[in-house]
Amino acid sequence: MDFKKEIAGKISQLVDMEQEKIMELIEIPPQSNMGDYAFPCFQFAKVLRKAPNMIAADLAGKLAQDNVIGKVEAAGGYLNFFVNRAEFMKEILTEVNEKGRDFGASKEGDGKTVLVEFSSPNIAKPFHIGHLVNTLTGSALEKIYRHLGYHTERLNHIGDYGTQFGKQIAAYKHWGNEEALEKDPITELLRVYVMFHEEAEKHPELEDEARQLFKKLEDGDPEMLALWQKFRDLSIVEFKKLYKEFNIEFDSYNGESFYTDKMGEVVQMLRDKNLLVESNGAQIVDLEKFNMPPCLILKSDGATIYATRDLAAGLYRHRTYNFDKCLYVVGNTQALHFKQIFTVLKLMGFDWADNMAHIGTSLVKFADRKMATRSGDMIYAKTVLNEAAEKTLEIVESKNSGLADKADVAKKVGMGAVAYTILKNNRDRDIIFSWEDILSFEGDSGPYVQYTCVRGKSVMRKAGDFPSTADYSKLTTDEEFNLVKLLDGFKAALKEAADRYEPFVITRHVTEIAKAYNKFYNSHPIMNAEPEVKAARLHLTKAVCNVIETGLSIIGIEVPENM
RNA sequence: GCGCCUGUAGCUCAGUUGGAUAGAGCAACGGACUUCUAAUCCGUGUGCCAGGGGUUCGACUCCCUUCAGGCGCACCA
Repeated sequence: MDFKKEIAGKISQLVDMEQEKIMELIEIPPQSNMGDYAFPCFQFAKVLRKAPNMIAADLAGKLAQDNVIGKVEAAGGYLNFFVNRAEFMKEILTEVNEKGRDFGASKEGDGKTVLVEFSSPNIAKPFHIGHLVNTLTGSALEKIYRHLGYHTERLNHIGDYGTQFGKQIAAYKHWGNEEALEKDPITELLRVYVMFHEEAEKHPELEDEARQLFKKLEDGDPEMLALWQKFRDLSIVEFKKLYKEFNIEFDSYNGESFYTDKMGEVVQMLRDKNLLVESNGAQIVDLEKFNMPPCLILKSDGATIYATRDLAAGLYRHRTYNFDKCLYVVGNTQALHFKQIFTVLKLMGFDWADNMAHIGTSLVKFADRKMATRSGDMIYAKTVLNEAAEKTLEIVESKNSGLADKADVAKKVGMGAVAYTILKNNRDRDIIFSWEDILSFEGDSGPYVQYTCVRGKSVMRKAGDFPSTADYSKLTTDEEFNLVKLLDGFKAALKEAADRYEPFVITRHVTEIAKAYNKFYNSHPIMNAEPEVKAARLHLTKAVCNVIETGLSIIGIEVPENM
């Protein structure tokens, strides 16, 4: 039963407005003592020629208590509803405990496909904190949509193509060490790549060599191809280790190289539709009437560019998946690029481009300067995770040194702290990197939520086998009621997170649940309560842990058994 | 110069389609462990919601404008 819907239905019998419209108007009062739902009556003032507070009072008099409504009050221009608590507790807790990890799942996504492109690191390059932001955001969005019943495809558009690989191959041929490559591929590849740039300053002929090698690679030279393939494979193995930490998987690793033979068609189509214009020797699509700079399709040397690849990829994805939605989870800095791509696709006559969206992710910066990729002035994801696990281990050591699998717990909690920090705020805001923030373990943090759940699980373990059913009407305190309201709110949070493409909605909601449970936990006994109350509280605990774990798993966080 | 984003408490940030006294965490200070894990809980806030106009019964929220910061503006991705 949906209490909000029921209430809207009752109101619709009294006023000249449809139930759906009323649903939209109903809000949650700022203070819980005002009520559980509120219906603002301001809109009727003009039509009825009556003051809003009079209307509210009038309506309040016509609504009787029943199994949905516990109490109705008129306050100001608001009609405030207090739900029938006993019924509410029973409904929601039964639903959560029946559905388990599927709580919050819906049918809205039935038969629909959502593509989520995210992570997309460059091979042979280290995975830095910026990639991590992007990866966690994309993965969370994908999991949110999956939970809502959509069929999803996780696309990792690997950066595995371009002239840089000519340099990479040249560098490796000159100074590479095979043993080091097998042992720690990215480090070795980066080492020789950096070396190439240093050497190229003294010996410019290296640049020519790199160009030639890239040409050979493009022409399918077996030796070059084998090396490139090797770099690619080893890099992906490395990336997968990182993905595993956050339970992330991909359905496709088709990257830039995959589209090399698919760009000709796009160029031809643009030409056929007379969209291609020459400008300074290059071929562009003019976007002036859209108030945008032109979209470069072919460079003056005739070579393709990333925009060409993204157009080809868009076309390919539409044909292959026939998506209902295609999300590009890529840094905010690329907003213009995607706006151009979508516009060009529309100009080509592809209306499905309207179903594509760029989901810009936060830029990670240092307090005083930009996090630069080229100069190597950046923080690696690996470093962050290692630091997090290390710090966590120290804390575990001091708080719970008797713990069995300390290293594993430290890892889960450390990862939790990192993922939480990254996914707790709006994507529009830049993230100022700070060790203090990312390794935060108190209050608003991953470990706080994990700890809450761990305590709950611990109580359940101590309770052993408890009855499979409980009388939820025994849960009569405000703390318990507020907790259940939040559990119910998880459904709306999922929906909002999906609509806004904002994982932080989940992060914050799960935190609210944890806070409410901690408050309850500290003010009411579970184990020492009367048998019936105890049973009900254990079921409440089970429901809370369930929803917290579901929410956390969406944002890539696991909960250990102990911590 | 043009475009996009941001500006809310000392710090980091929420604030639902405009609505009831603007909320959290951190930091600070004071309290709660013979009791289910104190990574917890409870208490303490004089915020020109960047400034200025406008729309509205009502604006942190919508419109205009100024200021400050970030990002982007074709042969890199």
